[in-house]
Amino acid sequence: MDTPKEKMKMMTLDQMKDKHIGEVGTKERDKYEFDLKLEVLGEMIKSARKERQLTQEQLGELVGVQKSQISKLERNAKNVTIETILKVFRALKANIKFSVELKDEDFKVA
Amino acid sequence: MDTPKEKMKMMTLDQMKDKHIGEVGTKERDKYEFDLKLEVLGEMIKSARKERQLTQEQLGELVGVQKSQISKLERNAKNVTIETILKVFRALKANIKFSVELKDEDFKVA
DNA sequence: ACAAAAGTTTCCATATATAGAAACTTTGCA
DNA sequence: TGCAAAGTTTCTATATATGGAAACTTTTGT
Repeated sequence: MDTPKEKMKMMTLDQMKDKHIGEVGTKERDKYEFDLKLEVLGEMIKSARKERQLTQEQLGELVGVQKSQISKLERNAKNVTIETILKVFRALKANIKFSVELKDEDFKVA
Repeated sequence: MDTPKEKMKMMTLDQMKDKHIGEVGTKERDKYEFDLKLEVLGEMIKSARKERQLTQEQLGELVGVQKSQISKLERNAKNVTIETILKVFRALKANIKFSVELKDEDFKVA
């Protein structure tokens, strides 16, 4: 059904290790940047989890919660707290950055 | 990779603080990027508020909360939710972005 | 088609974030 | 100095995020 070479995202753990170990010097591999909105945060978690080849249950184990929590987070069921975000991405061994840019427009106080 | 103009600043907190000491009139497009941590978020709010030349009370009015809430947020009294972050930065007319970078390292599933 | 794995939803309890009000402390400045 | 403005803390109530457990639905492989 699927040819191994075509499905990079389905490679084995060993293949993944090889890939990553071989690129130790490389600074970044997969980087996503997006406007911070409630709706997209869950997508990011899911995306990163997939990249790590984990099921929700496995990620849950790493984070220390049930798979249902992961599902809820990925589906934006709640208004997540920073702590939760940090916990999840830490488990995924991800660096997360936040950038703030003050819009260059005249800003008046009422 | 040359950057034609420095549009993105990667600042430490100290640099950020220095920036605001003695330098009042400088607004216009300012962008800060930082590792997302609980401790730093409050500083960012404060920094952006100062940049906008607002008191906590004024920012509170814009956000729709009391000045004490702003103080709490700036002092990291709580584990903030995304919604709160969004509300505050929206009031400050700031664009906020979030980036996720999977660390390029051996990632093993137990 | 079927079974297993993966993901989702619901129900529920608990912890805690949000928030206002008011008292309190610190800062800046004349 | 002292006063006013700015910022902080405390007390309190309420809303809601976190999380587990289990039932449920969807996806996947054979």
